[in-house]
Formats: sequence, structure tokens, C-alpha cells
Amino acid sequence: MEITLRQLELIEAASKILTKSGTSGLTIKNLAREMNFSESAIYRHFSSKEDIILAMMDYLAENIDERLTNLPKNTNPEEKFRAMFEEQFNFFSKNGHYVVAVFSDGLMDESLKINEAIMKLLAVKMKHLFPLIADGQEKNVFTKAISTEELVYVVMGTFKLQMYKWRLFNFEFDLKESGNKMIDSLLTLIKTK
Amino acid sequence: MEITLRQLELIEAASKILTKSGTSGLTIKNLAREMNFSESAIYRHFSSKEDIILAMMDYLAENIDERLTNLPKNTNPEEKFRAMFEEQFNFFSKNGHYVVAVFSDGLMDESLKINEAIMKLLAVKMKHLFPLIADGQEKNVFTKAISTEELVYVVMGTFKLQMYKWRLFNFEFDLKESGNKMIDSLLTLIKTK
DNA sequence: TATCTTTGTGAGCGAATACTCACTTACTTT
DNA sequence: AAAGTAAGTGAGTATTCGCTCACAAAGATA
Repeated sequence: MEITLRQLELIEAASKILTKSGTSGLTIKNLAREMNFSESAIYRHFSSKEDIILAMMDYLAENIDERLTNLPKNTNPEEKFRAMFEEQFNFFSKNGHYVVAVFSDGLMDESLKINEAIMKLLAVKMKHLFPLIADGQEKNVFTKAISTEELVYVVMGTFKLQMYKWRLFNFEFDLKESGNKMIDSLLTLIKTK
Repeated sequence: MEITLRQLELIEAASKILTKSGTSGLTIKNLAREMNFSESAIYRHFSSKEDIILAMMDYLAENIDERLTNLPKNTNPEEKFRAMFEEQFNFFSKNGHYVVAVFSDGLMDESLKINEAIMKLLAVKMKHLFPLIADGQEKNVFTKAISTEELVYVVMGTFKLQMYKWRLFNFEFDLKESGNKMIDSLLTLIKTK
């Protein structure tokens, strides 16, 4: 699971290409150009293109997991909720090319292994969001009018669409600002009155 | 804008391939195989692959627009909301291969024209959803605690994620049943108490 | 009957794709 | 100093891609 510096560089370059030019743009030739070396050199660091994508998904999953694990503890559900999404918006705001993490859907067809990696990424996000929402419901901060699962899907769906909009508008608007509005709206909607 | 029978067949076949095998699966060879004739025959009906995709997006946009326009009028916002999403779930339940309409994102990189077509599709959906939500807020049926725009995004995001789940699970669960739950949950959340 | 139009075919073209291989070069280890 | 290793190169491979073209069969039109 360890990764060399060059491998990380390749992962970053691949993410950049994916975000800028989509799946069809991610070719070995383009990747080589982005890295300023030859195509064959890439195969010194990864055995196949699929391996690069898998390593990327894995890196993203671990990265997200780590960031969400290290959020401040011992706060109330609302603050936790806020912190979690602020962290997400903050990260993607700085690392726009990693939105692939949210839109990995586009890679869905490539291979079985990649599909599994996408599932894993989704599971990581769920792992953090679900208990947070459930806890909030228990403490009567979030509404119990609908089930935890449904509430989680409303929140996750809204987040995903927000990121989609950002990408569609070519990262032109301020994600943090717009994200904060989204957080407020969602909280207004799901908090008990 | 008129479309021949063969062209429609090609659009259907293309949608099937896209849904089953993703963007990378949509090749002229695969399309020809699905149609049971030669590759060159395809070019009797469309001048390029891009044209096929554009025609597909156009067909989908018109199709959705028509279906949502013909919904029963003169009902209250809640019933309208319910009817609108029931119609959507019902349609996709019968025509699973057309989920491309919801996940056209994967095509995003292909070309400028295709990007415009994706935007148009999004606009069509918005055209129907936005006034419905706004009307509901005006009539004090839907909450005014957050703006119409934000409310629309919550609803659309949740819908998209629902469809995403359905696709991820290989269309195995009952979309209509699960969709009804989603409608109930959303209404519970956005209705004034 | 003769001609035109429509819709199919198969062969093949140029470009792009992922990947391989023999090779250099530079640094580390012995 | 000698040998091994890590990391680059350029040329080349087989395959696949979208697409073109000369041609054929069949039905509509003159």
C-alpha cells in the first residue's frame, strides 16, 4: 500500500487530467506529457493504466478517511456536521483536481476492480456521515420524521450536486462560500424546530 | 429535428450500450453489433458518432420535456410534486437504459456540442421543477426557511443520488417502490408543519 | 423497361491506443 | 574499481478507433 514520490506525482497528474479533460483525456501519452517524460517511463512506476487509476482511488479513499477521522471531537452534532462539510469544501477548494473523488462515476465502466474501488470510496464517506446523522437524531437535534438512511441520502445527494455544479461552472465560483450556504440550508431543513 | 425509425433504433441501442458498458463501450463496432448490421451502415443514418450522441441527448430532452409538460394540471403543489417524480421513476423503471439522461456527466468531456446538450437537458429538468417548488412556497405548502434555489438543489440532488444507487445496484431493486419512499421523505422534509 | 434513391456490405486507411523491448545513464553497494 | 539497480529513452508492436469508398441489391419513380 506504500507509494513512492513518483507514484504520487503520477496520481496527481492523472487527477488533473481527469478533471480537466475527462476519462477520454486520460491517456498514457497525455500523462507522460504532463509529467515531462516519456510514455515508457510511466511503466517503471505502474504496471498498467488500470493500476494508476486504482492507486488513485485508493489514495483518495485513504485521504478522505484520514481527513474526516481527524475532525474535532466532543462537539455537538450540528458543529460536527458543519465541520465535516467545511473540511470537504475547503479541501476541494484547494485541490480542485481531486473532484474525481466525487465524480468517480465516469470511471464506472472501466473494469471490475475500478468499480470496487468506487464502491469503497462511497463506503468511506458513508462511514463518517451515517453515525453523525444518527447521533444527531438520537440527541433530538436532527429530525426523526424520516429515517437516518433517507436523511443521509438527502445530505449526500445535495453535496454531490453542489460539487457537480462547481465543476460544470469550471470552478469559477467560490466553493467555500457557496458550500457554506448549502450547509446552512441543509441544517435549516434537517434540524428539529 | 425529425427522426427516422432507424435513427431512433440507433439511439435506443446507443443508450443501452452506454448504460451497460459506459462511454468507453460506445463504439461504432459495438453499436453495429447491437443493431445486427455492419459498421458502415451506421453512417447511412448519422454522419458521425458525435451526431448520434447529440441526437440521443436531444431526443431525451424532448422526451422528458413532453412527459413533464403533460402532467395533470390544477392540482396542489404536493400532488404535482408527487406526480412529477412518480412519472420519472415510472419511466426509468420501464426504460432502464435511458438512465443516461440522468448521468450524462460521463459524456462531459467528449465535445463542446455535447456539453451544450448536457446543459440543455439539465435546463429542461429545472424548467419544470423550479416553478413547482416556487409555487409551493408561495402557497405556504413548502417551507420558506430556505430559498427556492437551495430547495430545488436538495430535491434534484436527492433524486440523482437515488438513480445513481439504482444503477450501482444493477437495477436490481424496485425503483418505483424505493422512489416512492424518497418522495415521501422529501415531502416530509420540505413541507411546512 | 430504364433509372434513381435508399440502404445495406466488405475492404481498408490513418490515427491513436496501451504496452514492450533493447538500450543508456547515474547513483549505490560491495 | 566493479557490479548491481533504479529510472529514464526511442523505436516499434498489435489492436482498436472513427470513418471512407467502391460496390450491390431492392424498391420507387420515370
